[in-house]
Amino acid sequence: MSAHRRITLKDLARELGVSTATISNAFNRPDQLSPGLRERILAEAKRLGYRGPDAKARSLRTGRSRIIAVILAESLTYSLNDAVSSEFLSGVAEVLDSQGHTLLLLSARQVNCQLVDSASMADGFIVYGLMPSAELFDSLPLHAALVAVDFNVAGHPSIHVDNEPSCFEIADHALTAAPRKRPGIVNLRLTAEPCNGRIDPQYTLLSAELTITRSRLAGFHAALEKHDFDLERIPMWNVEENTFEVCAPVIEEILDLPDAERPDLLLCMSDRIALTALTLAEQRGLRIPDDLCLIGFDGIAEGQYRAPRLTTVRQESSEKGRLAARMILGLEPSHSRLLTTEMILGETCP
Amino acid sequence: MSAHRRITLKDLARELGVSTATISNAFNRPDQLSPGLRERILAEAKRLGYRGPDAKARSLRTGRSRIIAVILAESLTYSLNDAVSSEFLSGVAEVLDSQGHTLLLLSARQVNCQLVDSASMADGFIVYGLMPSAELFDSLPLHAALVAVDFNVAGHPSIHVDNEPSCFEIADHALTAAPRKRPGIVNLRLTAEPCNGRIDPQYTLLSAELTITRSRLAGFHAALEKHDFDLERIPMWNVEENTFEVCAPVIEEILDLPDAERPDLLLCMSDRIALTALTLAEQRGLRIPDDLCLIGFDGIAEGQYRAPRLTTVRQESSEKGRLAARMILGLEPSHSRLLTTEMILGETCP
DNA sequence: GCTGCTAACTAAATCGATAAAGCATTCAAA
DNA sequence: TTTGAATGCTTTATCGATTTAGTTAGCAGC
Repeated sequence: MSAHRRITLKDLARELGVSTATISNAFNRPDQLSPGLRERILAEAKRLGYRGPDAKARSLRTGRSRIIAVILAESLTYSLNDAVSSEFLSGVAEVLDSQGHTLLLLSARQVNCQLVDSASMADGFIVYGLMPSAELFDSLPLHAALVAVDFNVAGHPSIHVDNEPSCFEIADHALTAAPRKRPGIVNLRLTAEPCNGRIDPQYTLLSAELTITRSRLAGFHAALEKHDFDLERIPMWNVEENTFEVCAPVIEEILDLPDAERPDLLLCMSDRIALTALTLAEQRGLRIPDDLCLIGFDGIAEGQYRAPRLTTVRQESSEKGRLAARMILGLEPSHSRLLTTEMILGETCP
Repeated sequence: MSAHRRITLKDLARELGVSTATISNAFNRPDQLSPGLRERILAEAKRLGYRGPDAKARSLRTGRSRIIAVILAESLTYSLNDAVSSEFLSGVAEVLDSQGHTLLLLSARQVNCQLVDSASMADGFIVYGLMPSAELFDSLPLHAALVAVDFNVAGHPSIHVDNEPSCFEIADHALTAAPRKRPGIVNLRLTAEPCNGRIDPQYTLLSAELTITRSRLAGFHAALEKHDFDLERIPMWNVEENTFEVCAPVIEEILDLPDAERPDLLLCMSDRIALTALTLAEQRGLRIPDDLCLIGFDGIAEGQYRAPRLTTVRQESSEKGRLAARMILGLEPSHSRLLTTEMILGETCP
């Protein structure tokens, strides 16, 4: 009869002849009942196969679920495979774990009602690198605990990396170390509109919607201007997604240019782009950094294991994740932060 | 007064003078009420800032949360950064997404009561590569939907890769193509006990507890025996974790051996191990594959982008994830499966 | 012997929904 | 005109806990 009904607090209470409140206390506040009774309760629970208070019911009653949702701008597939975002996630996970919380992964790409649905179970939201679009936030619980990473959400704290100064610094280094004649820029996605391949330099900074790419580009531009380059004449390319597969054709396009037009310095917005360029340039027999000088951004492990080591800006992605998690859990004052970076001088632009 | 109380179905019902059931239907079963009323309800909901039925309450009532938990053997930090497991996860995520479910990530490492806690909210569990330890399963809801990946759980379906035949095949290829005098094996973790560095060949197969490494080793052994090697004389090393950092010292130890003892063929249980060996061997000026022949396992992207391309066995990690997710959602008959692999002949052992 | 206090429990309200059963209407068919 | 079914809502029980406000008993202090 009670063969496959689940066992509840109530069953335990009835069985032992005590109230449900006492059972609840046995699990949550040991000091509220006598040790002897508590032991009897736990023993009986074990005997009946009761696994402790049901999480769904508890979360309804207490209003808390011990779940923190991370909402990612890109698809989960991309985010889990990308070195930067998975490092970020692992930082988040590390802190949540240690605090007895769990991680719910969501992508803003799944902008259907389902997003709202399960997500609203979470106690807090860490939102990673979204376009500042109102839509999503309408669907989140009002006044929810929320930390924005790599962009801003009005009324909530955010975490940023000082992209602009670090891009300025590394581009300045590249242009100073061994003066280059033909610098080029390879951007990550600048706008909501997808765009892959060469783009007109005129439109770029004006139209850049993403905080992160906008500021990196601004840093590159500042350095180029310092070295008397005409921004309008700097060739520029976009990659829509930070993967080898998507970067490769764009890089090929660049490398296909006649020698006189081909950039001898590529300012890349990510290590993935720079590494793709490195791989493909080497395959063509170009000498790095003599024929082509490369700088990246992120400081991912892959760029530092291989030879030549990538010249890049290291950002602490996992620390960024840890910080976001600590903020959302209230272990850290929740005011906006700016994380610093570190320039890594590898061999692709010594 | 109602300034910061959250709005509920009830409020909406009172405001509109209808029953809560009707409001609930307006959100869940549009066919159960007149279109006109439904519109009025949705409009009022919008006006009051009601974001739809609360997920916590709904999940208690319906018994379902639309959350699927993935329980990983290794730490989340490791799993998110490792190419194989993150590919697996992205496969899972892809299917869950498309079915309106969300992904809760847990590590078996956090074996405290908290695991039980939030996890019990999930509708199903995908358990990835655990040691077959009873402990964990005690804490999961009895008779829960569960799919085991890369190992077995009594009474539940599992997904396996045909490790043994593929390891036999590739090792056989390596030994046949250009006969080698001194093969060596580098294992992933074989037992619950951590162990890094050289190990005694005697103990290995007997003591291997992990399904996955046990079967890979069995494949290697079979091939070596076929080629008349004495298994007891095949040098063997273990790496505790599949990361460059952990592999590197073990590989250095191998490469430090005097020329006459240094293996000229390394059968590695993972691409990460093989790639670490490749990187470090090249740094020492060893010629690949002439001085050292390398085979890996997994077929991760990184091994195929670089030159020389890794000779390896490709397993479809993301397909494995997709399959697990489809099984747990009941989109696929839930009986155990064996996934096939594909041998990739790269240049590290042509 | 009375008061006051603490320790150890219980009763009952509540969290925010869903779902089965029931009650009026309306409309088509007999 | 009667019957039956469909439509559109409402009533009410329930999901499985937590929590506040008691209640009772035991004991110390005066």
